[in-house]
Amino acid sequence: MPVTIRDVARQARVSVSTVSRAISAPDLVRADTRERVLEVVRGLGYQPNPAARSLITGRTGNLGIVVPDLGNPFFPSVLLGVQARARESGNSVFFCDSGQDAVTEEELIRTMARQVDGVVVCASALDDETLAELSTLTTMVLVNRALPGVPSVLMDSATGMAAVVEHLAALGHRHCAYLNGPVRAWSNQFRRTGLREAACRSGVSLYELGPYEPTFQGGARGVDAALAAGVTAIIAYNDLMALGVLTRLAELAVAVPERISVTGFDDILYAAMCGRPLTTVTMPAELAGRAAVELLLDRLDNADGPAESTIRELPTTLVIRSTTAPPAGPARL
Amino acid sequence: MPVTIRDVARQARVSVSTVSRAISAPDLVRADTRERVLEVVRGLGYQPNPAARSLITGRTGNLGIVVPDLGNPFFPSVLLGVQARARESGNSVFFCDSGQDAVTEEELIRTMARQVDGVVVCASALDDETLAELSTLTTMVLVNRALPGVPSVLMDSATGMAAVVEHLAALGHRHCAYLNGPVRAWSNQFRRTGLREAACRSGVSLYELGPYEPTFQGGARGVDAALAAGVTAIIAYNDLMALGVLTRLAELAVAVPERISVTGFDDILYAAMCGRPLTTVTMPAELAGRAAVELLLDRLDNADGPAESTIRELPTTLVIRSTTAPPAGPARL
DNA sequence: CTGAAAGCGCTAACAT
DNA sequence: ATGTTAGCGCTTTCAG
Repeated sequence: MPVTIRDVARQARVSVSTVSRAISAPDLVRADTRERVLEVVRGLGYQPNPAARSLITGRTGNLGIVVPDLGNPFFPSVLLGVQARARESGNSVFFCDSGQDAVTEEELIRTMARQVDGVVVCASALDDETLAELSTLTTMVLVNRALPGVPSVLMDSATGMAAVVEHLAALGHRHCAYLNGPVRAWSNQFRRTGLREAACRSGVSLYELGPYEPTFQGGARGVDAALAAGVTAIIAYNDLMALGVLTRLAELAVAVPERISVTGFDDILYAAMCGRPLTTVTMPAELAGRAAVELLLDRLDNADGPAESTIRELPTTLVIRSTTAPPAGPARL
Repeated sequence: MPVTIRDVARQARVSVSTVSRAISAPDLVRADTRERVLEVVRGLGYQPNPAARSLITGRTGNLGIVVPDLGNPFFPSVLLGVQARARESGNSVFFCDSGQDAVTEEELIRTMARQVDGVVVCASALDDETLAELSTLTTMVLVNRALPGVPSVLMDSATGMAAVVEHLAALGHRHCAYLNGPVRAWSNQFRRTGLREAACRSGVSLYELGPYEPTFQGGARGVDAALAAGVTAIIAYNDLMALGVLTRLAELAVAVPERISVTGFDDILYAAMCGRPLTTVTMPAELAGRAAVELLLDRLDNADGPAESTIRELPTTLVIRSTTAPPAGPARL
């Protein structure tokens, strides 16, 4: 039987409204009264019932985050950032993993919408229309996805990919394969754009393969096609795939980076920890999480504000490690 | 302005209680009335306000999970299991990362306690006393930690560690180092117990080093001490540390497994994905998450039940991969 | 500066 | 089988 505001009021010999004020609007209460009340609050270990509070204020004090795959270390990092910023602002956070499935994702967002003040949707698999509709249900912020009218945090992956291509071109590569991630994913489209333009500019011919699952398995699967295309470098959609590529290449006894170069994207922790540290692009995942919550809180505070489509773009940077080197000889023998 | 139960009642020409029943106790309402109500519910897109419902039922429909480090892939896996089982039972889940800090952990649990029906605490850094006190605040289930009166899900790490030692002993190793994780952690104590007993039985001398942070860095840090001790095998507290060991060893140009064997614990995804796949012990993380929720739901359903200390013990298995081999020669030269 | 009172949206007795 | 009503614990006018 938890202690209620009435218990506090009785023991402090004031009315419940005074207790309420002492807690949520301290300057509306005379200093000594306030002290007396807070004393009792501490003594009894009173904590307001969030449900009751939420019922009247309309705010839950909860935020939600939906990610496609917690198994990809990129997303736990985003979660970390979200939690950090949420806690600073006195919010709790719900999480959901959609398993990269659009139907599940929609369902999860609908369910969350009722219980949170706002939700951060990462790398959504939903089409613009559905997403737009869902965004009317609750305050929404997108990560790695853009949609008119919905604030979003973008990581500049086009530039990151361009850096990859330029790096490869500078090393002398002329024939590169790109292992596509989910084609419908905003991230993939954007990465591909950066890729194509840079390839064009630097005279690199690009072999687009896939789409593949953005996982270790997916990467492994793409290797044979890439090899068949006779490229000297494989550009993976993300690190997980790149790791799969590396493993498959090792099985086939293809030397990296001597015979073939490999690049990833995201810079997950394990990219650096693996036998052969991966050349990849750093994504500020945790920062993105924080930024997303920031945007959410902004929206929440001035709900009446214009529905301007705020976009926070975060920079990415190429990290050159051990999986890229000049090609062994002419691209095609 | 979300639609309320009254809107539904009005439009369906029934009282609010009928609507309430049609939703939460359908068999108390005549079929045709129920249909009419549910029709309107769908039409209006009505969803009950969870706060209002919770205020009266005393149940929030939320569960919480506290983990020490989301950056360790073991925990996202647990989260996945928790979410899956929670969703099946119509619950949502809050998460928190304590950053391996006891003070933060306590604070987080206290905060959560107000908003959830129960909480899963993983690998707690708290002492028994504090934990026992917190367990009175809300229904609690522990993962990888035992405490009288609190149900817990344990992974049989003692046996797992014993298997590691036996494997090493069978290969001919006689001098092994153990890189301790956090000494106060239940997991570490248990792993160490299994280790010692098995070492004793199989005539292996054990050099206990540390404690170290249970991270990549921590593992790297332990290598030099292990080398100085002249061992032929390094047993790390977990995979993250083992990965650190591998990397540091590579820097020092010490061949694995030729000159030294290395083992991890947890079998995180990356253990298998790394250049040299790690010999480790598989922990059923996702299963543990599910089991924890299961226990939580049990407790929630018969709250009056005896406070028996239910323990679900999950098996672990040794996975032999490429980082263990017979020692090169006599242990000490 | 403080108190009284009216609900927030819903469920659960209690009537009918 | 359905309706009426009294709150759950809190915030917030509105008076004083």
